[in-house]
Amino acid sequence: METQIKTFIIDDHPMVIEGIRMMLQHAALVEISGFANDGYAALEALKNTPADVALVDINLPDLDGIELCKKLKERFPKIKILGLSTFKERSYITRMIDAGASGYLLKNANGEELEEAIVAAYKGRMYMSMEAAQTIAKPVGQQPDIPLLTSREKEVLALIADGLTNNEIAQKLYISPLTVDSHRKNLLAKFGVKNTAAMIKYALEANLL
Amino acid sequence: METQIKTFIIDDHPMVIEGIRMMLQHAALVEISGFANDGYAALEALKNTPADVALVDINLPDLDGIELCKKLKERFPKIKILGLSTFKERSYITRMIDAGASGYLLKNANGEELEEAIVAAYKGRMYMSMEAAQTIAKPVGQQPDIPLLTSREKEVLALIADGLTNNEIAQKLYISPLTVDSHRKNLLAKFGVKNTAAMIKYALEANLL
DNA sequence: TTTCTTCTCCACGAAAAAGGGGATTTTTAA
DNA sequence: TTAAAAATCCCCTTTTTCGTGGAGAAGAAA
Repeated sequence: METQIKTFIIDDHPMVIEGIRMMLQHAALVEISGFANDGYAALEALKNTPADVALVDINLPDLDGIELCKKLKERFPKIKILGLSTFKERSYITRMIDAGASGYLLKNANGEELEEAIVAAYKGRMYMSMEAAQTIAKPVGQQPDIPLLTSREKEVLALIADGLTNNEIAQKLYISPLTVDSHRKNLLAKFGVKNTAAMIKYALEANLL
Repeated sequence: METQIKTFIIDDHPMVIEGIRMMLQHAALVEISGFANDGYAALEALKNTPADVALVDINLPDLDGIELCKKLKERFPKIKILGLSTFKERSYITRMIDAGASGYLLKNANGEELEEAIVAAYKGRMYMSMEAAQTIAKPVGQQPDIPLLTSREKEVLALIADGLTNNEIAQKLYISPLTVDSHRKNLLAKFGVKNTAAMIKYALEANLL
């Protein structure tokens, strides 16, 4: 019997872990080498039990998938990473890929798809679940892309979302209200919306807050 | 061998379904009678394969958990319902209970908890996962309660979130801008915030949009 | 060194929202 | 039928945001 692909699962829901375990039970090429319920536990566990592929849930209690992805790649450069999420978190896909992931799976994947993805990642290929691929493939404009915000802009955005006015934000950040106003205007322009309400909705849906 | 509790699973993620199946494999008192990936499929399937308890995911592609809960209770009054969700959707708990659910489980529950919950629900008792219970038990004020909005207010709120001004909303709804302004003020008051930005954030986090 | 980005600040004017009232009709529920 | 609740409309004032435009300083990258 040839060596199986060692796969490590990182998800905070035991149900999902058990589900994956079950689905891969009869997969000839894959074996589960271990699992963890959060990011730091995973980093710790992988020191002792190396893996070929890691399945990383996007929503973890401590680190988010993107951060964990970076850390994993940093400490275990050879590991291949597959992002795992529900259909709601599409905006993460590109960022996950940027962070070094080898692909992306939705949680409504079935066993075959799962195995296929793991094998593809292991062989150095990129795997995208159909839905994820479709989302990415959408021409820009249909799929609103997440604006790249500067750190100052993110800071201002968060305070706006908390209900502070320009004046209050200015006080908090020790800058002029006029500067805050500039940031606000730049934010509106970057988001391509015409008022704060739409911007906050957009930002929350894109997980920027 | 005595009769087992027939349990039906409704979740759009095969991984979760498999996980639950796996966890309950060795449960003496529970058997899985079937499953469905969305609300309407569940309503259809339950006609032929009656169940004692239904595990209902909050986020389904077609109906939300609350709606489905109501419909299930309407058509199959004897069925007991357990809500199922991630820690992010706390705001649903009370509404789910209002809709007739016998309890609430988080997806990070383990096998024993799962079985315990199903048995409790079957026996007509209420089961709350620890975290859910804690959330509910929090004194009002710490746990911000979701304001009860009228249907018109919800309508206006959604349009505000889409970035429309009072005038534009007025045109769309064929009412006076002054009326829209009134609704807006009432909304701000109900949410207990002082501007639109904070309101939209609040509304999105409470799943009201 | 030069260019680009980011952060900072400003002016002017128009539009919109917020704060604080009040009032009438229509629906809904008791 | 009668009292609430919801939806509608109105006034006035102040505050805040939005639109359009410009400009200087610091730092990074080319």
